[in-house]
Amino acid sequence: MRPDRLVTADELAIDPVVAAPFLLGCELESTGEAGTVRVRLVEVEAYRGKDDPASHCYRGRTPRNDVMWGPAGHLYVYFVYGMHFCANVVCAGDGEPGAVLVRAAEVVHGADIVRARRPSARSVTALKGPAILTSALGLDRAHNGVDLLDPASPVRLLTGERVPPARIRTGPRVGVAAAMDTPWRFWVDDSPAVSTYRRGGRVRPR
DNA sequence: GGTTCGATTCCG
DNA sequence: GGAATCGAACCA
Repeated sequence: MRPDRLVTADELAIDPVVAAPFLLGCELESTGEAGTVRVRLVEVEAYRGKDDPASHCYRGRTPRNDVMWGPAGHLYVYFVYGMHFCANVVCAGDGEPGAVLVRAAEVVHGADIVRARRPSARSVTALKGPAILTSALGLDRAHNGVDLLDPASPVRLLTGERVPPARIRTGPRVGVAAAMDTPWRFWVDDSPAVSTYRRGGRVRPR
């Protein structure tokens, strides 16, 4: 039987690099007007704080990244490329901000809702990409800061079936130019939903 | 106040 | 390979 329970704050109040592999296999459940969609995370990326040039928090606290400095277990949603939203699970360690970007997932429940939200999508079950994930779950800026560990929240984080460590792969983060040497992307090796890797652009000189 | 470019996706 | 499309961050 599935260990279906909410993730606890203790499990996320740690270094995002440690929390990231833990989140593989966990499930996000989003309830909106259309109903409830539930997905199993199969690809994530860790972002730290001032020691991570790729992190939104690298240059300090701003209104945009504020949620990343708050309590673990909240949802950090940001708008990018003028049209997409990406979602992160906030983590914390050593008084530094941190979060784990959810990059890809498999739909566990609510495929009909996902199809309605993404009519022209190739697959209704494989959500390969962070913005595809948020659109399937119906997440946008209104969900920024939501507590994922509260059963009454519109979006919740549950422990799913554990992923055996042997099936977890790591590599550099997608689309990130800085910190190419840190393998902080984690994915489930045998999942068909894992996104395709793209290198980041050139590192911009300061 | 103006400019740059992104933790992306989809189409050609 | 390139467009779409907005705003946060950065520089003047």
